[in-house]
Amino acid sequence: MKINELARKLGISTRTIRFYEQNGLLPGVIRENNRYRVFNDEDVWRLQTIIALREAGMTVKDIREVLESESAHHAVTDRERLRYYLELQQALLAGQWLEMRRMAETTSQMLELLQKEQELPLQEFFELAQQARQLRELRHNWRDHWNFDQRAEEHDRHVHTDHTAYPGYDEVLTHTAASVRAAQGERGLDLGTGTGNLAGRLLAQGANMAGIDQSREMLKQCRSKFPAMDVRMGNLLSIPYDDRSFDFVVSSFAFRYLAEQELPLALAELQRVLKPHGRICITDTIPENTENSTLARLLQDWLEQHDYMLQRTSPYTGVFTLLAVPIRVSS
DNA sequence: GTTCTTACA
DNA sequence: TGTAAGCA
Repeated sequence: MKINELARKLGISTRTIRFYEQNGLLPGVIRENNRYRVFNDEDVWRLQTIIALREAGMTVKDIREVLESESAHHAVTDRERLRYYLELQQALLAGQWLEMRRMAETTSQMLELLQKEQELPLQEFFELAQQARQLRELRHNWRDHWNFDQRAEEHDRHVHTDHTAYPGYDEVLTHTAASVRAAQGERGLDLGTGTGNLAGRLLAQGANMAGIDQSREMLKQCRSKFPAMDVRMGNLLSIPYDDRSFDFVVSSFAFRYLAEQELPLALAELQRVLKPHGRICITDTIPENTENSTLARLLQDWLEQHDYMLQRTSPYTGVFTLLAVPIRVSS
């Protein structure tokens, strides 16, 4: 098949096909004597894959990486690799989606200012822009954390042996799940679910569980342990779920990794995916030393300021569980 | 007439 | 990625 016919069939331009070839997405295209390209079924298949991934918003560079490693491996790993890249893409888009939304909001705020101020509110514009920029930076910088965890296979052993990082692990999780009191069919989200140990307990209570984690290996382990769970790649600053999706959100041993400036953003994200009267249950360590204890306090303050009623318990030495239930405001 | 490469937008 | 030029 020559290039024109192929382009017509796939609904793309010949230029695009040549461009893909030039960028290494179509290796080994055969030439006729007159130097015309001839495409075989394999090429067609690859091109269809490329078009699909482009439609998902993947860059040509990313697609090349997906496809390159593909031919070298077997069918199972191909599937996994594809899945991994698509999940990465999903997480990326979740962040961009939030960014777009924030831009729309900023625009509205600027219009409002313009409406009600006498003079041009240039100073206010500038301040708005500064805030927006900081948010973007925070989200953006997170990307560097991705893929850091190659030790997921040992994770479940690790939580039982490292008593400093995970004091009283099983008891703590059981206590957390008990505090939540999931009702049959409720929809819950576990932030930083790891291998799903907390989510699994809530699953057992009859809840419909979803979870996010940054580590692909964790996701893999979690899926094999709890096939019923909906697990996605993501982080606390851009959660890849729709607004008001969950009756409750839980998290264990995850918030401690947040920097102080990140906490408000993470909580705003949490609140976004939570239903209006949803509850929150966060379990974590409180190191007595300065840094993270302020994090715990900030967490509590934020929740109180946002009309949650708090119940704080300590299921184990050095661990706290915060159950936050919204105070119903009659309107 | 079709495709190719190269250059520019 | 579109468009155009100059070739084979």
